[in-house]
Amino acid sequence: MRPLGVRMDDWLKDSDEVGPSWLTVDLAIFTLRDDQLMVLLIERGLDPFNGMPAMPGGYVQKNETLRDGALRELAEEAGIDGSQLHLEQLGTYADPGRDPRGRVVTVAYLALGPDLPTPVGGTDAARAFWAPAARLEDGTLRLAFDHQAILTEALEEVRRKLEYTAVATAFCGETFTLRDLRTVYEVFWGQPLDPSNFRRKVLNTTGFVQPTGGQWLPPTGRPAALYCRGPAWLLNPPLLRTATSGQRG
Amino acid sequence: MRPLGVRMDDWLKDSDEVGPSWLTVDLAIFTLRDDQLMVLLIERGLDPFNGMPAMPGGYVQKNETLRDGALRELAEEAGIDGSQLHLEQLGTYADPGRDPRGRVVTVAYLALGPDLPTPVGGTDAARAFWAPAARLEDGTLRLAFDHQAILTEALEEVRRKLEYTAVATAFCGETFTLRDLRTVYEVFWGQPLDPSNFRRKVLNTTGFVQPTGGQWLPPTGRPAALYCRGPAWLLNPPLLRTATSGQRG
DNA sequence: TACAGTTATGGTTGCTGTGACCATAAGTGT
DNA sequence: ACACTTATGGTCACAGCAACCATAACTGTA
Repeated sequence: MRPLGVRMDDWLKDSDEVGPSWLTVDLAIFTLRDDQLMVLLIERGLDPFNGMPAMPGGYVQKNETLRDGALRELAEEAGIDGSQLHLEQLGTYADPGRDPRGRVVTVAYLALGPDLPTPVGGTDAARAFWAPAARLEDGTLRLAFDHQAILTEALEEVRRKLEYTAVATAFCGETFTLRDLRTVYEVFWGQPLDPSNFRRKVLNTTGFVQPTGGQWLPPTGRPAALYCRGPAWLLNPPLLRTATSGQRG
Repeated sequence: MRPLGVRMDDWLKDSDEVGPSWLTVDLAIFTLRDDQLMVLLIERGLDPFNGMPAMPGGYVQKNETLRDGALRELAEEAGIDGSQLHLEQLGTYADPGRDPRGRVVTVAYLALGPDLPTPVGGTDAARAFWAPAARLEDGTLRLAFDHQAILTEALEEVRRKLEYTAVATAFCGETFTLRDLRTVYEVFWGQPLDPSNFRRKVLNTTGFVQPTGGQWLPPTGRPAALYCRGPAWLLNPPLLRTATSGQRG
């Protein structure tokens, strides 16, 4: 390691091994629409990768934290107020060859929310649209840069966290029924879950959800109690997916 | 977001909202010594934070991936060949105020290994030394920059992953006894575990460990079978820590 | 009102995995 | 031969889970 204490400009004169880099945030934005997991993409309007779909994102400004940058891009490119969303740092991608323009370091952020509005095309993106997340993994989607790999890792991360954290509540609104929460797991796991067993497990996990006292009247059927997120983030016991996970039929 | 397609130097002339940043990697290196969790620190020999302990790390060079940079720093500052170690990206810290010299983006890497050698002081660090990780959390240690927060998060990450992943094997050698593996959990959880029950759980977790056929003769007692890491990274079922976790009175 | 349809909620049962504990195996040194 | 130590194996009671059954509470329709 070179001396950390040396002044930055002296250091740069002294060697060409280290150079400046540009810092961006890219967003993996997932939501549920029509019981399907969707990812927000933009169509690039400029080279490189002109015309190709990509993750929304952009440069981090001076005097801005990564989180603030992610929130700003979320607002600018998708018109979404991220302060209500689950926002989480995923990982950083900095391979020298990942951007043809030079060393561009991107920090990937995960943003999750309940059924989000249809995005309006931003100033930079030709258009913005929701794509089924399944297309990330079946190879029918080609993305700019290394965005395909980033989004695939993001998806795996969410899937893992569903079992051990309360991240599923991020896909529900402020209040939700257990049915809503169950749907999240069913979509991710691709199999129906037993309503009764699901209920027992969720309510036995301390701090996962809290009853609000409110009710929701479905178009048909018995009214369902409303819940909101509980104080716990790590689920104990976790909501493990087993081989069969109690599906019926 | 500003147009990604604009040439970088044009862009910089065009606005002062975005500037170059410097990219470093910092390493959270943990090991077990004398049944104690230790973290590798260096003593800074230069301003800022001259004389204060800090995480080892340094600038990422051009044409170097983050992982390669982490491996290089590991070798330069601690004399450790990281190719045998568990190396994992933790998170990226880029708050504008975190480094008094300007926007320095650091990517924190986690490095875990079995009883590692006593480090030799590198060229930049006044000296390098192992410190008990417990001191990170009881506040008796003050570190440069935001390194205290980074290391605390690293420790929590390892603790979480112990239950759901095979990360514990990273603290053992190439081959190890179940006793060795059990010690890892006992150190992290701070409580003794029942050898018999631990054995059953580990062997019932498919792909966690594999018998090598070899034996290890302890100074006293019955010989123990040797195992190596299995193919599984995610533990199924996980090795959950419960309220009592089978400790003996 | 009566009834079917639908969904939420609650309870029962057999099975599996766990913690506590006991027993045995296989080395060491005296 | 014996005590000592540690690894390994087994037993048993209990908790949690999947599967499934039963009931509650709403809708709409005749």
